[in-house]
Amino acid sequence: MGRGKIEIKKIENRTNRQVTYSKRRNGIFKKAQELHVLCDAKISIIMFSSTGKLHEYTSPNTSTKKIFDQYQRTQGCDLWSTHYEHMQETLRKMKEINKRLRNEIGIRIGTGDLSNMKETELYRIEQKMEDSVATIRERKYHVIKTQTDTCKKKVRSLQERNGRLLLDFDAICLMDPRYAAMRDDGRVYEVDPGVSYGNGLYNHRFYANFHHGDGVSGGPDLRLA
Amino acid sequence: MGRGKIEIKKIENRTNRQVTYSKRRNGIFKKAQELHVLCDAKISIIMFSSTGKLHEYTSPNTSTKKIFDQYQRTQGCDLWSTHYEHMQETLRKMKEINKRLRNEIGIRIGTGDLSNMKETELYRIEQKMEDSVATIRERKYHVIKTQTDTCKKKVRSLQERNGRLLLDFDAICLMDPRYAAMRDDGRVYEVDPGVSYGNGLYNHRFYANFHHGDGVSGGPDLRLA
DNA sequence: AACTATTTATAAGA
DNA sequence: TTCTTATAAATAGTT
Repeated sequence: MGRGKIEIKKIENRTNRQVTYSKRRNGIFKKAQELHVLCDAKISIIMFSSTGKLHEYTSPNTSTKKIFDQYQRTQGCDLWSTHYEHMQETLRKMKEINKRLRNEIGIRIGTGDLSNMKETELYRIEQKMEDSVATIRERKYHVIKTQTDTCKKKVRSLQERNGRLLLDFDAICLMDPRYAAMRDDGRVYEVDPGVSYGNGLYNHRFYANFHHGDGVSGGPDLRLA
Repeated sequence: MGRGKIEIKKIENRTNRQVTYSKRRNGIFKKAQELHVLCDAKISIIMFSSTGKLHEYTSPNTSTKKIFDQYQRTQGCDLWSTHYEHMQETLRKMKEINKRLRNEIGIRIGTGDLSNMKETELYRIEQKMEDSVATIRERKYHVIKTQTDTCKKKVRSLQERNGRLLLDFDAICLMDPRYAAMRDDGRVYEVDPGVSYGNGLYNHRFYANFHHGDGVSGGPDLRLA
């Protein structure tokens, strides 16, 4: 149909091909529309040109999606079940991982189910937790090191001053024993080791542990605070 | 085209309609195939007759699914996203939760990113961890309580015996002062408080903390061990 | 995009 | 359904 018969094979001339594509595409769409009216058919046509351009026809009162749904129902269903199944598998795995993570946290927080754990397991977990606390402490240590270094220097200088004052006091006592009573009650110039460190950065639980030790000599090791 | 021109409106005669549907359907499929060959187009045609019968054409080297995938990519995607939207939302939330859980664990284990945390946050986390450790300790305590109770009794009886022996020794010393030297070095009958408790159930880290306390008097409180 | 000679599709009949 | 065929419709090549 046309000025001359054409062989049905790829049109090599790009322009020509483009024109033919356009004409015949409209022809098909028109035929589809006629078929829809004449025979009450539901039709969906999707086509991509060689350049990837999309054109579609969908008969009135329906949609590509509806036709596709019906297509799947009519066939053995299954075009997006591949997608669907993969997604469900992913979801299932995700839930499983989630559950395990929650349990891990539960155990560590103490809300988890420890009831059916053996003492050795509890011991192991506690040790791990302690390791973790140690790690966090390590980090915290670096953060507060600068501040504590300053404090330490202050303490040292105060201690030195304290020592000098005590020497002076002893000298005074030698000269005038009336003051010896003040010297002996030990309250006057003694350095309180807690004051200089008590800046709120230390975990008070750490100090709580020390209540069991009766005589703490010197400040606590910061790396364990 | 035909013996007579027809008006494009629904064919009321069922048989006639069926015949026309069949003929024109083949016509469209033939045209589609020609268009595919001539212009290298990818085409998918799905049609349902008024009786619900399915017929389809798909150009060679592709499939209905492939064309549909491409259709969605080309359009703003969305045909089966209606099906998937809920699932994708669930998946997204799940991933988010997962990420948070992992982060929580990471922080607690020490592998997480603590670098951009403020000292106050680190302090808070450490405290939480300590709380958790305390909880776990509490559980462990109950597990080992029975064993330690036995040990405590043993210690008490030993201490009583020790006290009596010391009294006896003092009495001996009063009668025969030659033995006073032995009494003074304090090694002979003194109870070692660590021996009776050292059954391996205590976390050695706990003892490590006590190295800072110079004089530990009495055994450690088990609830903190 | 419009024209038109010609091919192709198909309505009606068998 | 399929074949036939007169005729409508589509379109290739041209402008």
